[in-house]
Amino acid sequence: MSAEIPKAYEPGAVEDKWFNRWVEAGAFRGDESSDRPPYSIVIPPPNVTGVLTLGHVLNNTMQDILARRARAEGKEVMWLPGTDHAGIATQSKVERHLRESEGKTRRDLGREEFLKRAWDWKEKHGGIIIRQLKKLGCSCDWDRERFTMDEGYSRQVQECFVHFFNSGHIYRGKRMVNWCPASLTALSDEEVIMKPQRGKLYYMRYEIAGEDGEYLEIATTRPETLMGDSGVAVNPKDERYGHLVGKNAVRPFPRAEIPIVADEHIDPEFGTGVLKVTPAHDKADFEIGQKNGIEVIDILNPDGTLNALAGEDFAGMDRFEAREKAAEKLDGMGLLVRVEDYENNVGFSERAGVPIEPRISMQWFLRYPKLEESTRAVAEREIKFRPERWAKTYAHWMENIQDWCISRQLWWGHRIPVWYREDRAEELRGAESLDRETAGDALYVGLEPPDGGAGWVQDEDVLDTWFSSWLWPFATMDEATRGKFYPTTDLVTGPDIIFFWVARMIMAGYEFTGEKPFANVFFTSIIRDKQGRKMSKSLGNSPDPLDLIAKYGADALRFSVMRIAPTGTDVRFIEEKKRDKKGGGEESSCPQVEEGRNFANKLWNACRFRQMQGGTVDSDQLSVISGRLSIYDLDILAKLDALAADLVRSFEAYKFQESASRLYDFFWNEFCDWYLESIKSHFRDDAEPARREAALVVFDTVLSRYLQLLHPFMPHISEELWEKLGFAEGGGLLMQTPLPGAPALEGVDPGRVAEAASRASAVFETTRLARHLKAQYNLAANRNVKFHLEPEVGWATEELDTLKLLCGAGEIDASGGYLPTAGTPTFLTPLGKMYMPLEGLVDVEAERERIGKEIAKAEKDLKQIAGKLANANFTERAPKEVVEENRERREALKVRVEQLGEMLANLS
RNA sequence: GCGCGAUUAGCUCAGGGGUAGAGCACAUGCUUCACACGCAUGGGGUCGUUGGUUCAAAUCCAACAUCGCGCACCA
Repeated sequence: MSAEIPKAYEPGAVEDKWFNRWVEAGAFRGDESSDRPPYSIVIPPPNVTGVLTLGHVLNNTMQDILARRARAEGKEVMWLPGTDHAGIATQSKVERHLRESEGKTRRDLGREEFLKRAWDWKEKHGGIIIRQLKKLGCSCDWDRERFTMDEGYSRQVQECFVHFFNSGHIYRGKRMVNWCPASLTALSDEEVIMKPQRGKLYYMRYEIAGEDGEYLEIATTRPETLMGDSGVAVNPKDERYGHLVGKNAVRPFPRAEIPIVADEHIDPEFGTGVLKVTPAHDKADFEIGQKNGIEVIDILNPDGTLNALAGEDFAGMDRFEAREKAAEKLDGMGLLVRVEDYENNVGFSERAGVPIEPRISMQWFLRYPKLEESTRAVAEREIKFRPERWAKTYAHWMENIQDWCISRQLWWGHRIPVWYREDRAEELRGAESLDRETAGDALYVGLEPPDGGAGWVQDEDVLDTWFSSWLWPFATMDEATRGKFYPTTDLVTGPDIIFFWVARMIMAGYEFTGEKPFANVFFTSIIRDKQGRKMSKSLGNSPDPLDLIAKYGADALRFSVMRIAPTGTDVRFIEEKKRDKKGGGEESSCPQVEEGRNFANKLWNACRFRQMQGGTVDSDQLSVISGRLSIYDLDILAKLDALAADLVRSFEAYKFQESASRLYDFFWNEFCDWYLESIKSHFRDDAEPARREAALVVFDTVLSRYLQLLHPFMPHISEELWEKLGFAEGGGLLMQTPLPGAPALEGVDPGRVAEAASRASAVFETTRLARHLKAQYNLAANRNVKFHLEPEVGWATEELDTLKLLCGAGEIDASGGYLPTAGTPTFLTPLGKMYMPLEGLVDVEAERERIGKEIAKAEKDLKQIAGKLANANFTERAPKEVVEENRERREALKVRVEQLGEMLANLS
C-alpha cells in the first residue's frame, strides 16, 4: 500500500490530471438556472497575446481561492474568463513581426490585409495565457471565455458609442492631446507616464524688435520647438519686463516678429521669468496662446520629425537631433547664453516607451457619464474597496476628471461607428467640431452605414481599448446570465488600473445596467523584485511563472504567493541565482516558493503515513467512539474547529495571507509536530485495537476536513489526497463537496474538551522542558534518558507512555520516592517536579554556568514584574486578568529561582 | 507641491496598548520505521528618530528622516 505513494510529492502529472477531471465533471460551470445563492467574478482580461506574469499569478490565485471557497460554501459560482484585444500592444507586436519577417509596414499591406494578419496572430498566440491560467488551476467557467473583439461584444462597444453620441457625451474636436510618435496615435492622459529625465536647460536671447541691442533672455528645455514659437510671455506683475509687454520679440529662425504678452501662468521665479510660447507643442503654451490670440505653428510631423515649417535646415530631422542642431545654430548666431544641466519630468508613452508629444489633433472625446453616482457609490461603500484607502485615490481622480480621448489612430480595435457621406467626408473630417446640425444628413452614427454603405466612408479611427473593457462585467453576459450573476460579487485587480478600468466600469455599469457592476473590489499588491523594482520584461527580473510551476508545482506557487502577499503594500519576490556547480550555467531558486513546495511535501507525507496504517475508516463514527477519545484527540479536534472558525473570519476579511499562515501553522505545528507524534504509539502493533481505531477515526476526520479547508489554496494536491485516502468514495470530487455544517466536536461536552486541551498542553509543555534539558547536556533527541517524575496531578501517570515517546525517554519513573543525588538537574513541569539523573555523563562546570545564567535571567524578569506590581497605578488601573497574570508569573518565578538555587547548591 | 503607504531578527514578512513572532539563513545534535522538501534544541531584535497621550507605547497621536507609490507640475 505504502509502495503506491512515492516518498516525495511530484506535482506535475497530478496537477494536469485533476484539472482535466474537474473540467470533465463540469465542476467549473456556473449554472444560471441554479437555486443556490450566486457568486460571480469576471476576470480582469489579460492581453490576448500576453504571457503569464507573477502579477497574474497573484491576482488569479486570489480569484480562484474566492471561487473555490464560495463553492464549498454552497454557492453557485461563475468565474468568467476572457482576454482583451489590447489595441496598441497587440498591433505593435504584429507590426514588429511584419517588419522582421517581411520587411513591410502596415501601410504596405493596407488596412484589410493587416487586420487579417492581426487576426492570424491572435489565433496563433491568443491561447497561450489561457492555457497558462489553466496550468495554475484556475476554476473559471471556461465555456464562457470571451474576447473583447468577439462579434457580440464588438457590437455592444459600438452601440455604446452610438448611445453616448446621441446623449451628447461624445464629441469630436481639435484638442491638445498626448501623441505617441512611435505608435502614431493619440493617447489618454492615463497612458502617459511621467519620468524624471536628465536634460539641459538652454538660456537663449531673443532680440526686441525696434529696440536695437535689447534682448530678452529665455530659458527652455526644448530649443527644437523655437521654430514654432509664436509669442513670448512674462508675468504681468514682473517689474523687470512690464515695459516690454505689447512689443514684439524676434524669433531668430525662421526669422519673425512675435508678440510679447503677459500671462498669470508664468512663474517669475523660474529661469529668467520669460517663456517662449509654442502653442502647437505644449499644453500650457496652447492655453496661453488661446487666451492671447497667438498663432499656432505646428512644426512637427506625426512621427516626431520636423516638417517644412521648421525651415529647410530642420525639415525631416528627428526631434532630438533637432534639439542639438537648434542649440548649435543659436550658438552660432551668438544667441545662446549658457546651458545648464537640468532634471525635469517628461511624459512617456506607457506602451511604446518614447516621450510623448503634445499635439493638436482632431479626436473623439467622451464626457464621463454618471460621475456623481459613481463617486457616491464608493464613498458610501455601496461598492466596497479593499484596502479601503484606495477609495480616497478613486475619489480624488473622480473629482479632477478630464474628458477622455477615446479615438486611436490604429487599425486593431473597434472601429468608430461613424460614417461620412463621400462628397462631404473631407470637409467633415477636417471640421473644427462636428455635430448633427452642421453636418446634416452627411453624417451618420450607427453600426451599419446607410444605403448599404454605397457613397459613405467610415471614420478611420478605432476606439481606445479601455472603451471596450469598461463594459466587461455585463457585456460578457447574456440576459439570463446577468439575471443570475450580475452585479458580480468580487473584482480582484491591481491598483495600477484603478482609473483605466475600475472607475470606468463603475460608470458604465450605472449607465447601462442601472446597477453597480460589482459589490467588492479587492486591490492586490504589486510584486517587485529583491531591489524593490517593478517586475518587467525589459529588466529581466521577472521569473517565468511557468518555470516555477514546472519546478515547484502550481500549488506550491499559489500557496507561496498567498503567504507573501500582504494586503496593502508591495511585496518582494526573491529569486536567488546560484552558480551551477558543473556547468557554467546559473541555477536559480526561490526560497519563498520552496516553502510552499516543502509544505505540499509535508502534507503528502503525513497522508502517506496515514495510508500505512491501513484503509480508511468511516469518519462519521466520531460521535460513536467519542467516549474513547484521548486528550490528544480532543485537543487536535478542538484546534481543527478553531482553524475552521478562524478561516471563516479571515475569508470574510479577504485576509489571504492570514488564512494561508493559519493553514500552514495548524498542519505543520499543531497536527504533525504535536498530535501525530503523541499518538504514534497508538498505531503500534501492540496497541489496543479500540484505541487504535479511535485514533484512526480522528486522523481521518482531521485530514478530510483539513483537505477541504486547504483546497482553495492548494487545489490539486488536496484533491489528489482526498481521493488517495478514500474520502472520495460516494462523495465525488473534493471541490464539489460542501463544507461540513457543524464543528467536528459538536455534541461533545465543552468542559471535557477544555480539560483535555489543558492536559495535552501540559504534556507538551513538559515535553518541551525535557527536550530542552537534554539538548542542554548535548544529549541527542533520540537518546534514551531516564526521568523521574513526582506527579502533582493525579492523571499524569496515565500519560507516561506518550510523554516517554515525545521526550525520547527510555523510562519515566513516577513511582515516587526518588531521592536525587547532588547535582541532578531538576525542573518544574506542569505535571510535577522532574529529574534527569546524569550518571556522570555531564560536565559539572558547564551545568553550573547554565544554571547561573538561568538564575540571572529569572531574577531580572522577577525584578521587572515586581516593579510593575508595586506600581499602585498598575494594580488599580490595569485589567484584572493582566494583574493576575503577572502575580502568577511572579510566584512561578520565585519558585523557579529557589529551585535553581537549590540545584546550584547541590552541584557544589 | 499635495496625497497615500512602508520602516519589527542577517533576508522576506506577520503581529499589535499589558513578558517581541513565522519562514529562510545561522549554530549544535539527530540515517527516531511519514517526510533531510525532514526532526529536535538554540543564538539573534533598546520594533526608523524625537516628542505627546496613558498606570503602561513596538502598538495610538504629532513632527521629522529615509524608501516607495499616486496626482499635479516651472518653460
